Amino acid sequence: MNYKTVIVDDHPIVISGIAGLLSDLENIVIVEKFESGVALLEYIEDHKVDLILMDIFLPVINGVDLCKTIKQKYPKMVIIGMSSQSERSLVMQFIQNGGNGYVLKNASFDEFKDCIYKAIEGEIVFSEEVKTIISQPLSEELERIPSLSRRERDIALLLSQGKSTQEIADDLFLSFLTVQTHRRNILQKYKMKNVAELIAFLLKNNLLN
Amino acid sequence: MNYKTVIVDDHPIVISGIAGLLSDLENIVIVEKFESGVALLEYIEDHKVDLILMDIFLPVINGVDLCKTIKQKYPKMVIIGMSSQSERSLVMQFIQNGGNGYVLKNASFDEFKDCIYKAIEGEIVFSEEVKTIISQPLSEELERIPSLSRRERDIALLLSQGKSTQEIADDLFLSFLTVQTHRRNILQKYKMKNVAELIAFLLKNNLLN
DNA sequence: CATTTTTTACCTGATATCAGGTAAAAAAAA
DNA sequence: TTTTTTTTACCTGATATCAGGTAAAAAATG
Repeated sequence: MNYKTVIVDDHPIVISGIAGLLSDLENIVIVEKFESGVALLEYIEDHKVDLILMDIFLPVINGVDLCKTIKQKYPKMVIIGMSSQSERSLVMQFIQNGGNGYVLKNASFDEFKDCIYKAIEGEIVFSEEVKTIISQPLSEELERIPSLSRRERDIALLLSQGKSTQEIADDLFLSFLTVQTHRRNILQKYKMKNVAELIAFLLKNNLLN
Repeated sequence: MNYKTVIVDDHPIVISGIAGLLSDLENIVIVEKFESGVALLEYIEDHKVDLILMDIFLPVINGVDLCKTIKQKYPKMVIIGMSSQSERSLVMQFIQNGGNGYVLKNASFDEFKDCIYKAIEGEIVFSEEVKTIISQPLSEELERIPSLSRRERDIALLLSQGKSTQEIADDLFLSFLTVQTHRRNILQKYKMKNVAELIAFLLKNNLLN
């Protein structure tokens, strides 16, 4: 069986590079190449496509939203995201929006090949470097981030649920003033301007919950 | 080569069940079973372990934190998370904290086997049901959540960066009062009490960025 | 056992948020 | 082109947050 494959990337050079790599693969047939997500969306309306390799950084529609849109209509389409550099949260977002895998553009031919075949078989795949990116904030990044004390985490959690200082005090049987002190300590600890920034920071760094 | 394997679960029945499944697998040798994370942490201090199968819902230390702690010291250890039911954010959190895979306990014997072998080979693996959970907020959940307008998203993004109403107004060349109106509209749209709850909601539902 | 960290608590004042209302351009969708 | 949504803007008052300072138990760590 042949997998009808489409490449989306706003750099023509990259398109031809990937096309070259894929041309050697059995069962993979490149049926079309696009430089924008809009053009892709139009194409899949009336053409059968099995596999999409897409750049994440695209003009107008970004890769994550593009993937989400496509998957809502065509859940069975296999979509692999690509980018040159990458950060953890972006990869996770792509997968949460239906992506079947994520590959860095500097991945070796074998990695590309492996990822594509495994994705077609239903796996969720990552190239080697992506795997390390996903699970490595542990070593460098996270070590210099101070952690919340138990009480601080309790309070931060209630803050993320929209509770006011008074409500938190009531919930935890504390004085209003105590909760106020904790709030300030947490903000100072991470050098945050207000709770909004704090909650965003804590969630992105998995310090909450 | 034999993979020294440890099972952690607070239900003895589950431990024996998994042990039974794994006993048939080649190369997998169960060297120890634990009912708590603390006991596991002590054990790995002075015993070689290659693979850990752990329940996510554990008393005292939860599976996510346990995984994180272990991976900081022993990055090469392969850790697979398990649970009976699961939700998307939990799985993602586990992987972001170094987990090599996530399997639902109702997975078939073949799924378990596949996942374990692939994880040992360096893949990040999910059982079938987990895969659908990861990428399915698209169908039901997300459809009834209203989306932000462009301006609202701009403002929400700046809010998540800790900016005040005045700062946002300056950034976007708008009146203070206009930004105030947008803020209120966003809060009303999602029925949120304040920006803290709003930011948490938007981030969890990938509506920001 | 001594030291450090955490948790508790109070006071004050400036500034910001939130909730209520209204309304008119501008842009997008039907 | 009409209708709807979005974006812009103003007013007021009650309440909440944030930043500054201080300090003493309690718990955890070395």
